[in-house]
Amino acid sequence: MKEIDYNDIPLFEGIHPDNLNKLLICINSFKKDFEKGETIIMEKDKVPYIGIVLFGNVHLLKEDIWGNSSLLSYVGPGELFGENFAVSIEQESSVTFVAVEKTRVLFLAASKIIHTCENACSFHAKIAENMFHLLGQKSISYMNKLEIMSKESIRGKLMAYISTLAQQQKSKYIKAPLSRTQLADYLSINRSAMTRELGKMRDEGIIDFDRNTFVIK
Amino acid sequence: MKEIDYNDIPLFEGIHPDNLNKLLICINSFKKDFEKGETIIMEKDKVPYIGIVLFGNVHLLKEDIWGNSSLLSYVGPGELFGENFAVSIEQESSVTFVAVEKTRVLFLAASKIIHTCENACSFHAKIAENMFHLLGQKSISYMNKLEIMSKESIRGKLMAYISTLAQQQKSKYIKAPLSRTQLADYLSINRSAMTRELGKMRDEGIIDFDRNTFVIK
DNA sequence: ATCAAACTGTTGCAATTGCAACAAACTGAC
DNA sequence: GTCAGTTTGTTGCAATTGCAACAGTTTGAT
Repeated sequence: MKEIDYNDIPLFEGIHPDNLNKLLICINSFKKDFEKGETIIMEKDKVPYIGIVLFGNVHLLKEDIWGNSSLLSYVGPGELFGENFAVSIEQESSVTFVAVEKTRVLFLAASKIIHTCENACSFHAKIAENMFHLLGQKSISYMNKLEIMSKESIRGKLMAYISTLAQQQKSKYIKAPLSRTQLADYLSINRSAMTRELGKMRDEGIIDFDRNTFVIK
Repeated sequence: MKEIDYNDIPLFEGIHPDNLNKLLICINSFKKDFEKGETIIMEKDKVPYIGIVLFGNVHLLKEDIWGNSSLLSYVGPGELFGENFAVSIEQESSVTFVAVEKTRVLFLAASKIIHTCENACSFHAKIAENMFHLLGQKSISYMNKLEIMSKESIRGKLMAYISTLAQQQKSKYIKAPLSRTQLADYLSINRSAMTRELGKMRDEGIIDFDRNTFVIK
């Protein structure tokens, strides 16, 4: 596996590569690898660090009292995770973060980002600004999932989800980053009912699909 | 209606009242009143300002293509709204903000908060720090609603929602800040089916309720 | 106090969805 | 290549939920 180019990490946008190394030392960064299925952060853990996925994928899971776990969100290369907990007062996670495949994470101390540093380096101000943008964006993406989840029917949820993907990916062919089982879990619907509904939608000519690739007609 | 005390507004926490007036001028703040039912921000509007509710209540609505509107979230006195759009790059709202009663809002220019000001006033750093905390918290609260929405059954959603309220309010008697119709809308469930389920839950002795006040047994 | 409009409770019926069970297909390890 | 374990497709049945219609209640404006 290959790490994402640091210049392609949104949090580091606008920061000159020459300054990046200094910055990474200044904000106490470190890397860590996780195996497939390994837990990165457990619910109730203290989260003083912001995680950036360098390669691999991370799932945010929430387990209820009866052990039913649901897939709240997923994070891919270049994206942040745990940042909302890290910048909050309590810094305590309410979800579990799991590596769904071999994953490398760059951790940054949140306190170094939200408090302007003594040296007042210019790139420090820039990373704080980027952090604001990304926190807003993450909130918006949760609102977007709320919109999907507020659809009454399985069909409504599927259409809303596929439409969201279509907006992100510009292609006619929309590739879902989740397996069928994961997708049903993500949308909180029954897997077999989802398969049934997808079949109906294909019969009616609304969508077409093959494996994890969808086309809206 | 009476405005909330500025010292009780989380965004201003830790800022000395003497500095607050200077700060409010420095960050281009202004107040505006809205009547019951009035739209504060429309979907697709540019949102360069962070809103703080001084009195009243604001609902976040999302309408789909067929005109079905769903209640995503609600905001009361002292709380922020629109901040996630204001701090994002696009600054474009994807939802509609509506005053559900007579409401007064204090607006602050987001750019003045996310960019450290030239004067580098100390309280400016403090408000930026508070803003980070609150953005994280807002994200967490959306995740919490996602958890509620991921429950399969009406009963599951109701229990999860009431449990959340119980954590916020410390009392045995839990007062919902939404009417029945609004609550059904918020949870994306059928109103009559919700009433039916609430009745069943009372019959089974799981909860008791009167109007908008609930008790978990 | 009066009245219209909005909100809430109730109930039968229809439709969707969840569930269970099983077969087929796929994946990864050896 | 083989085989176990996992994922996916299929389908009948049961249960939940949405829908519609209506009656009773509350709210707010005049």
